Amino acid sequence: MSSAKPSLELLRSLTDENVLRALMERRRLTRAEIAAVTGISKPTISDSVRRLSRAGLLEDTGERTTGRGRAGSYYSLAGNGGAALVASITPSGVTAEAVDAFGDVVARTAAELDRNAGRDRAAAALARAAGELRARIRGGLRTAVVSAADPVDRATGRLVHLPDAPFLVGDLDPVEILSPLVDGPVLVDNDVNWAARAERGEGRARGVDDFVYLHLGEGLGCAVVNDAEVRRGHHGLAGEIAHLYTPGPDGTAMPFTRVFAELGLRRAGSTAIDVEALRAAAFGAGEEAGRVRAVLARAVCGVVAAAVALADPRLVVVGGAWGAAPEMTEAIGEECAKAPRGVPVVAARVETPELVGARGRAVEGLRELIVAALRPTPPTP
Amino acid sequence: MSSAKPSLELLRSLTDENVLRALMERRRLTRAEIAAVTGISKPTISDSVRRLSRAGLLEDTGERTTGRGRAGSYYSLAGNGGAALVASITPSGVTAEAVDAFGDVVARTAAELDRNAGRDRAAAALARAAGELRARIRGGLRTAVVSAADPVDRATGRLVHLPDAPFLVGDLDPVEILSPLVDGPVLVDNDVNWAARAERGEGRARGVDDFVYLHLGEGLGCAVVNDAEVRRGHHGLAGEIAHLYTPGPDGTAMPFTRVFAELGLRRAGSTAIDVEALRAAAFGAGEEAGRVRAVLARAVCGVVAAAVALADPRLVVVGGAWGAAPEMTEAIGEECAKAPRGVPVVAARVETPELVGARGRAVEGLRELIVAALRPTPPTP
DNA sequence: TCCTTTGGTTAGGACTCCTTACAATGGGCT
DNA sequence: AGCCCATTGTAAGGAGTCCTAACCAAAGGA
Repeated sequence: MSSAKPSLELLRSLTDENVLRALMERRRLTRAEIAAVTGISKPTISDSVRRLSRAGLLEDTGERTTGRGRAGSYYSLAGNGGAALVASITPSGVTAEAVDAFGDVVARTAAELDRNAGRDRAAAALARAAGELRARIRGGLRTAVVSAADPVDRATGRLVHLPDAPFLVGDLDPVEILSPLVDGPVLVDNDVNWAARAERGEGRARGVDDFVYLHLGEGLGCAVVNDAEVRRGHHGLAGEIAHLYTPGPDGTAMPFTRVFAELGLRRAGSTAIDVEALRAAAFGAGEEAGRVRAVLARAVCGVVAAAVALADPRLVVVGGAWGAAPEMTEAIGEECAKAPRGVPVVAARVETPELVGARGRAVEGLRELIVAALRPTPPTP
Repeated sequence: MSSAKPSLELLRSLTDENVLRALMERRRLTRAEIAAVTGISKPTISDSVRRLSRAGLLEDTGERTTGRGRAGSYYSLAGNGGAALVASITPSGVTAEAVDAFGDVVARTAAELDRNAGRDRAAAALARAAGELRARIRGGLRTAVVSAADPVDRATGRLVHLPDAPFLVGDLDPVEILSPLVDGPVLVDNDVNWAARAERGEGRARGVDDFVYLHLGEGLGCAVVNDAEVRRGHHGLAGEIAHLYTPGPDGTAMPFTRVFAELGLRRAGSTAIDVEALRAAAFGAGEEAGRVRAVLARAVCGVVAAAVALADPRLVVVGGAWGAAPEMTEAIGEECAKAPRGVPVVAARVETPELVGARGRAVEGLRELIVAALRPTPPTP
């Protein structure tokens, strides 16, 4: 399993892969520099660059080095290598970007939606945005990564409605919508999971292999990062914590989401949390606000206790409209410190984390696609 | 990261790796058979076998093929390749085996312990068992995998005592004990995690990538399998569910372990569950037994709800002295089916699952060590 | 102008894998 | 017994990849 069949073709593709990866990291390099960076000899690099240029994957940028010694010519990834689509779908709008293999955002578009516009409007906005970017990008869209503000079925990429949880965007199938506009794979996951990835990459959990990201906003969500990856579970619903049992206002065990119903903090006729009402009820200095805050903190810590028990995180990052507020994070942190197995609680830091996280995955996917084109294909039987 | 530096040496090592892996799978093969199995040409295989034989990794078994055509000579992994130690430590004794790269148990020893013998006796028994096996195995012990009936610190391999949880074996450091007797790495994990691995390999969760294994015996434990691997968490304490909040007998939220205290089902002066008392109280046909059983089922399902929320398993496998009893598994299954996100519950099936699981990992580790010896080593700077 | 420094190529060799052909050898069949 | 043939293993030759060493090319500085 772990060892490919050896062949000279494999060896050559490995050399080419080294060259491409070096240029993904460093944008532009001369052949001598590539040789230095990769540790491969100069003649071999020259061969590889010739091959890749002829194949259209690399191009001579025309620029030349300055300084002592002979001027060398810079090479770079070809400009027609296409881009990856990154899209974020929330009830209030669709944001879409195209990122290239360097990780640069090369195009962007957005469409606002009425909060209650519903599924069809969101679908249309997504299709329009993707179409626009596709037309603007030389080389087209080679893969897509989508963030959606609802749970996502891992097998199909469709948004799913869970009982007792708000269904913000609605029954949408991003894969169906994007497949005609994107050449390669379309990956869909919910915003909380992408946000966790962002916090691991450049936020409060930078480089932490095991942590939990709690999203406390209109919806309640959680991402579990274990061994350096967001773990999605069988259906892709890992982290959907609405039905997790936790202590309610009077101490009885109840599903997490019901705590908010008991406190009257849900929006009318909905299972979504009324964030304004919650802030008003829990964030003041008064005695009553303190009581509500304590009840919320205890309920959240019930969830954290479950996460500690099952996932053993090194820390808990809290995000979301009310969870990341200093008052709340502090209250949660104090309450969690009392638990038999305490765990640090910090507020999330990254802006538009779902976009940052999805973008990171998109760049990875695009690079992988570019490199995969080289690999020897076993003769199809 | 993902692509090694290409060289002819790498190519050769890949060929040798293919040969070794083929012989690990099929025990003995002629050179022609290796060529057929790996898809590599006969002359190349002959070269590789010559190299590996000279290096002492392979040996001509002396046997020959029979049948039509010229008789070929069989080759096999060399007998001095050593073995991996597999050890299981429980309060009632130590079991140790040596397994070779084929996965065969080539030696075994065991020592019974008094239930309250304590740490020092367990340490001595482990050292003695490892020493004995080491002496009996040509090539020695090249790695060790240990199962312990207590939580294990992932970074150090030491057994740790958690609050409100029984500490069955006691403060033991298997790495310290075994390092002098084992040439390579020593890996320690708790029995529940190894049991889950066994259920995935050959039990009720065969081939399932995402599931949860619940151990309900004297202690309470859980293993989380996500994306085909047991996930241990930052400290290695993922699955230590004693403090998970769940509904108690009267409906109040309380730590899982306290449910048993409330029901009077703990052993006197201990946090361990009195399995005999539990069976007596919950497994009869009477009305009272039914009531206790229902309370237990509801508490367990609170834990399952947390696992469903955070890990999204495809199924739950229940093991342990009372959990795997048909009465209990059935009650749990019925209760869990009522939850908003139901999940199938089945009883564990594998015998001595902690040994089976640890053995699987040991064979993998030993094979990896054998193969790793071939790989080109980057020139140390 | 010449020297130094750096980029890139040429030449030759070592090595690995493959295909093709062939030698070796044991069983089955007449 | 002797022939056929299926099968194993080796030999020869060739293609391809990488490397080292040496060399040519060109730009900046003394």
